[in-house]
Amino acid sequence: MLLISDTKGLSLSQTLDCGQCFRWTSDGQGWHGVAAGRAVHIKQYETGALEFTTLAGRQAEDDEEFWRSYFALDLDYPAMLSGMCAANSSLASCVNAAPGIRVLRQQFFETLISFLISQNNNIPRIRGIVERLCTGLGEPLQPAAGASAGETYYAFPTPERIAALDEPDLDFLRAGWRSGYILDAARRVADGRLSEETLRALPTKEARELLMTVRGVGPKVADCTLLYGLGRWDAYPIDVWIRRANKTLFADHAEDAAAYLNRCTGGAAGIAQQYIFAWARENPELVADKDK
DNA sequence: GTCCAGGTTTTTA
DNA sequence: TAAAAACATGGA
Repeated sequence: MLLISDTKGLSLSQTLDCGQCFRWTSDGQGWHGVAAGRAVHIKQYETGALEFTTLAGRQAEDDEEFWRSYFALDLDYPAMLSGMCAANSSLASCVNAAPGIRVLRQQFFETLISFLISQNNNIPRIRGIVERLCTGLGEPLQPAAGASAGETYYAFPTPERIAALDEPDLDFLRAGWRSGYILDAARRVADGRLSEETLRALPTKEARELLMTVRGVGPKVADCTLLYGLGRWDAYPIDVWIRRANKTLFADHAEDAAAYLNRCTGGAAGIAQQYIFAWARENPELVADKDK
């Protein structure tokens, strides 16, 4: 068991239920899920402290370091959020909608595939497809000593495992046309045409262009991969909700909201995006109309 | 039955 | 070059 006390305003439920990740499930007591081959149950106390119980998979000496990084506890969110609130009053409203959100540091390949699946799709179904992908092609994780037997947890599949398949082999996902995209992405990563190391070394703009060489990766999926999977806080994914919110909240800057918000946030427009997304979904009636 | 979902690619004018 | 259509699935 691992306890992390200094969570600096993080809300576990707001963070795991804001559309940035697809493998966490609430169970009343807390949340369980898998990240980077570690299946855990996480409970948050009223003090804000997070209690981790390993269910399966890796439990290494670096556990605390890993989870601190995953939940971005190394960043000074209180300072960042007060800066955002001071910079723009509309942004302040968004932050206040769910101030406990933290942008997770997820794994690159899992993020790329998850957001390929997300296109023209709804969150419950995205979760279902990701779940089938993991149970069908991911490595089963070794149950932790003393963990109650029962559910098996799986790692996210490796690029190599997926790359070895043919498209019909992915029919069980019921992912529709996205199966071809998943396969193309996996093959590119497996054979090195798309390298995480290279992406991490490139400036955001160039990394984005490289990501968009993958079939099915457009601006939005590329930005989600950069933001959630590569820790590029300056990437600002624009989906239908954000497009409408930009017009409502930042009318003067609706066309260049990413650049404007990067100026407001010191290069963390993507983090702001997560609060704006939460606000937009809470206030659908306030969001500007759907066209344009 | 119709509509829509954290888009992107392909086709058409 | 820009706007529409197609793309597979399943829940509301």
